[in-house]
Amino acid sequence: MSSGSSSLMWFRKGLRIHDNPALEYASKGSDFLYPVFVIDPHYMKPDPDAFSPGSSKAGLNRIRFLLESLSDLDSNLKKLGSRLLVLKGEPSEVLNRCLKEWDVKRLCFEYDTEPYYQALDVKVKGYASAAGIEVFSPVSHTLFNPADIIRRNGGRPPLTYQSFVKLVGDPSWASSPLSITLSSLPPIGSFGRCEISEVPTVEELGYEKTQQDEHSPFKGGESEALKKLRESIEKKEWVANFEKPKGDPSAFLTPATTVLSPYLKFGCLSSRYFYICLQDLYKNVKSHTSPPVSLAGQLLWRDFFYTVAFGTPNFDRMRGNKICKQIPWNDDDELLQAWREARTGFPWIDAIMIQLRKWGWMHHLARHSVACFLTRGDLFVHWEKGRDVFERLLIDSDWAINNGNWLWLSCSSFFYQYNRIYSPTSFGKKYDPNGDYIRHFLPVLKEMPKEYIYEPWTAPESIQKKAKCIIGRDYPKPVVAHDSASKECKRRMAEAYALNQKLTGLVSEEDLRNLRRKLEEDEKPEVKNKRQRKLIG
DNA sequence: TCGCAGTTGGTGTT
DNA sequence: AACACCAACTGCGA
Repeated sequence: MSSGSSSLMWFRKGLRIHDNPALEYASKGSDFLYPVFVIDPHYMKPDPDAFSPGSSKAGLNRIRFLLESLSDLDSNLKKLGSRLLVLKGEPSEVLNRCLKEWDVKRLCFEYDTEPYYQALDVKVKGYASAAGIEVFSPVSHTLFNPADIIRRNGGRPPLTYQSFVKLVGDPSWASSPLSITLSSLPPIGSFGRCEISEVPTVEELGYEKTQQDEHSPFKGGESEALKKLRESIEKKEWVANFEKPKGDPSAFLTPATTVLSPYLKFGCLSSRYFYICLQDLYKNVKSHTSPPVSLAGQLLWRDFFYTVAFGTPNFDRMRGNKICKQIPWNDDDELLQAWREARTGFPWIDAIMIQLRKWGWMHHLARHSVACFLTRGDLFVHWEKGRDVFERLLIDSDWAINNGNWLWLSCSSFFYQYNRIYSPTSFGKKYDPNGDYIRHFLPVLKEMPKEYIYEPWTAPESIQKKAKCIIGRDYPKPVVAHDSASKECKRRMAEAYALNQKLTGLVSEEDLRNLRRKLEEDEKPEVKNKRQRKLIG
């Protein structure tokens, strides 16, 4: 036990030194400071049954990104005369033990709106206050405090971006400078009986070196985040003229966006600091784009989804989710797996799914393409299934934003124009007529002439032979015929919307079953056959 | 009740 | 590149 007063800084997200009010408060007026990260085996230990290398919750790319972020945090803490203390176990148990053992007087951690942390934090705060420990848990992950916004909107979250923007105005902290640097931190006290370790490597967590052939080109950590931020901000014209929907989803050597999302997800980069940098830049240019399409607009989108997610019970499900249209999605594991394993037979779709697996990141519009294809566009598979795959494989997967976007793309909420379907062939062609993106991520199609690379099943046999890629043998035939599949999807969406309107959203399991049967009966036999033959040309 | 707006569709024309 | 047209949804505010 240490003499003198001790504070414990509990890192979860917010893996940074800059703009970290919890860390700043923890370091003030304390004789000892314990900076802690708890590795929860449920999140980190290898799961051999998962469909990709990684734990039961996270793909290896994100685990690696997290470990890199922790190492960087450790070295940044060391520059301030401290270090990161890594502990293992169920977080609330580990924390309770540390609080006792180190006689902690003050516990600090960034507030988190996700259901997982909401539940965990209730436990931890309960213990701390019973023991008379001061708890400081500021909101610093987002620009605004979602709870404030919801309160100011009469207890309900705003459900459109425009109404959100109108409501929030400028962030309250923007007029006073953020605390970007710390000069030093109090020393660490004695560990007592608590078992402390260094930041582990992926191998130390039990992962084989050979488990992944190509891994994400994006390296975790605050230092990398700030470097990337500076590189983006230096391109003044590019930032000022940024229009999200105009980006090129097929650009991979130089992505069309900042790729700061994974750093925002783990809090390696403060969204508030990013926002201030953008405002500074905007002040110094002749003209600049505006929300929703501007870069600052992207940060507002992030806050928008955080706010709606926080204020909507069962946000991550269809059932019991008041803002989610009830739609009789298919339960087709075969189609889901084809999508997940990049075997749909649509090169544009499959290349994106390979990039997801290898890089843990792809362009926003590429995500739109594959999400639309899986759900309302072609396969009519439940958005929750696609959400699970993204949640596991994306290095930037963020609970509120990922669920929000799946609700959006599946036309379950926020966006309702289900007639607008991304073509799994022409959408990509428009940006990359030569198919370089496909050639890179699907080398099996490397030699396919550009006339056929988006629809290789239409290539004559002689061309397939010459390209050393026989469709049906070296690369799959398409799992659906897009024309008939998308027509059928539209028909189902129309019926489902009509039912939701008729029952004013109160659609029961039974209503959905009945609709499923009706849709089955009404389906024109020729469409059905074509669809079920799973394929063609 | 009506008209309008909504970050990012597809296709065809100029 | 910019526009019209297609076919047409919802939520919101007047």
